[in-house]
Amino acid sequence: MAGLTIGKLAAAGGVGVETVRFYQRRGLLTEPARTGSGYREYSEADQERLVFIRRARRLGFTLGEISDLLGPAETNSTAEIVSAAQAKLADVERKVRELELVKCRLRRLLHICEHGSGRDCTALQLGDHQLNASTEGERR
Amino acid sequence: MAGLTIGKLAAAGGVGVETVRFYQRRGLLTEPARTGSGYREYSEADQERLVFIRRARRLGFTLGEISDLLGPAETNSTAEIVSAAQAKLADVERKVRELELVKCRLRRLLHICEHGSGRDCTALQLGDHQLNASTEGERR
DNA sequence: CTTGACTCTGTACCGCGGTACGGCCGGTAG
DNA sequence: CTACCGGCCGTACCGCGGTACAGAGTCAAG
Repeated sequence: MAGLTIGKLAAAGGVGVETVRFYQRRGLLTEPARTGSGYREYSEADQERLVFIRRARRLGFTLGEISDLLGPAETNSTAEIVSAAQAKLADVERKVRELELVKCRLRRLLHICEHGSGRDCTALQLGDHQLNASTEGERR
Repeated sequence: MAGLTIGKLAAAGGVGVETVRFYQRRGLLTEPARTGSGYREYSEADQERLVFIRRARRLGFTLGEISDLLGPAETNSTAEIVSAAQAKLADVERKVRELELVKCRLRRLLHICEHGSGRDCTALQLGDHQLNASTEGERR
């Protein structure tokens, strides 16, 4: 066989065979050539595309977003990628800020539990005002 | 009716009635008192609990995590709450670190696209080594 | 030629976090 | 008294991102 079998492609992309077929059904990977007996025959380009998809997934893009990025597949404009990456970056930054807030609240909870008025540390009693009480320093 | 109906509770928590029932099935909200005719009767504490759940959800906690956080509250053990909160804090810190790495990679991608070697920024050509290239400063 | 690994198809299933529906009953305002 | 809104229940369904079969055919090494 000239190209890669699905198994080789999957291994190269670090995914399972089923995932490759799944991506194909989703239109993320284009329908490949077939051998006489019906085996999928993948090219280097297919492999690169799969690697791209996996990398994008690791960066937090959804399959839908990746599809958009790849969809006008041959148009592949730099501007599109830039704006998608910018949006994703803003997304990630927002998530980080939220998690920093969560950290503050968890620390506040721990503070109250550990050397506060011990017995009514039940998490249920902690209202926003209490959980937010010592976050001023980290507010932006 | 003395307490809140499910509809009132849901409105107070900014969720749908179905979501309240769903949380109840999941054990996130305890089985409430019932009126003679079977209507759920919620207390202020239930409302606070729902608000707590929604707050945690918005901050990215899964229902399982919230369950862990809320679960020990029933048994009133400070030690359990402390260790759950500590584990959660470590979790959140790990998530933040992962997201910081993603930020670096996205910024690197943008850098390459915006004023790198111009028009063959198709992202398809970007290997991991390139995406990882400038993350040293933030590695811990 | 046999054996075993691989591939083919389709469909079903998983966990997550809800959302919707249908059919019935309760509460209340006009 | 009659609308009509809200609540009750169980069950089915949704999008996401895969994962797991079953039952068949194919390929290559020994």
